[in-house]
Amino acid sequence: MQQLIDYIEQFVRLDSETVAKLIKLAEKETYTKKQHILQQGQRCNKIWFLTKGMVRKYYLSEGKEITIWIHTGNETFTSLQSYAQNMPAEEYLQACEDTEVISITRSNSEKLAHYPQIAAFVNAMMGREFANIDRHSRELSQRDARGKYEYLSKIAPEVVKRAKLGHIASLLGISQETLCRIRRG
Amino acid sequence: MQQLIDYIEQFVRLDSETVAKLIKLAEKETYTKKQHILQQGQRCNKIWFLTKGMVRKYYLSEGKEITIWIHTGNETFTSLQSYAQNMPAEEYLQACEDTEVISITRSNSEKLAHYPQIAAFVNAMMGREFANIDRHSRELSQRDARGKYEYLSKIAPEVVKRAKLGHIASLLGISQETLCRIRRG
DNA sequence: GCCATTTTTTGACATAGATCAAAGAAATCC
DNA sequence: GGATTTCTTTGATCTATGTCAAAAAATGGC
Repeated sequence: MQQLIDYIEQFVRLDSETVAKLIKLAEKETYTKKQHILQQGQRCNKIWFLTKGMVRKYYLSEGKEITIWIHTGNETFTSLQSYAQNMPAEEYLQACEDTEVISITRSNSEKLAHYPQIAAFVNAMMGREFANIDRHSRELSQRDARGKYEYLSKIAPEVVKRAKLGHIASLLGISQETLCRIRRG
Repeated sequence: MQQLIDYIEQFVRLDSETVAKLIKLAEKETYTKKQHILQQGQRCNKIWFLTKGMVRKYYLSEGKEITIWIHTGNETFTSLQSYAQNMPAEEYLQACEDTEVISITRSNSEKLAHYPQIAAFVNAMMGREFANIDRHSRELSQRDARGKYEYLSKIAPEVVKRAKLGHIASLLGISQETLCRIRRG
């Protein structure tokens, strides 16, 4: 839980009352390797914060898994489309290792939003996430296979270190054979 | 101005007081073809709503213009990174035709945010935009050249009709020769 | 510890799409 | 309205990367 508080305090200072409320409304969850945190078709009504392990976001396209992103630590994640617009999720969230997260439901999140520090944090965090997705998709769409891999290595070294080759290749939009050859040198 | 009000009312109902305030704090701007609305390096402190014309968002990479998106009507746009985090913009915003927009400065936007309908609108709109960017970058990264073009034709037919071939090709991340050949059939 | 399954590596081959160059069209400018 | 610049089209290569197939390595189950 301290990890989440530290993360939030990167953005805003928290007073003890707000911290107490947060602890009350957040829940710890654990998942084993390969377990799904969210399945396609479910309505996603939580935001998670990853404290340990690794989580992969992917969807199915013509039967094949397309990896969208891999989270490795101290990050929030959710199916934004589903959470924000209360629609069935298009993607899966799956633990790639034994994983621990802190979850906050939408209704608890709404309660917390009355605390101005939390509201400010959510705005700042969302703004940053938005900008990140924007930049990453831009960078990954412009570079060749090696450039994509180098970019990912720079911004997400843990992913490159811990995730499976096939998942990384899919995330980069290249074949795993090509990624293997890039790594060979 | 009515166009902006109609747009907002897709998301929330507005009462007459809120409308009056909005009209007071929003400004009309016009740009001629090729004129820049925002230059790289500037701090972007406005959100715009496009009422007429066409606006291209692009950045420079090794001296070459990379088109990020092209707006054709009844859409909001800004340099989100710059606006939200008060940083120098990485991208340019340029009118591709004679263009009319409605602008709202950050400070006026903050005043308007006290009106709950406006705050709700901004949240809903941001959520939708976020989900759109997310989906588009996913779709465009997975398809081959023809598939990318067909996807763009479906979601943004006006762009495909009115924008220059080279700009469309750049937006899709393909060469203009390839796009030309795709169009030929 | 051994067998089954999954993942990674390697090689051979095919091809979509990039690049280069030059001609043809269209837009823009006094 | 002719000249100049910009944009689009076409053709001829060239290359990065995908696909297929099969071996090697790693992982997991019991």
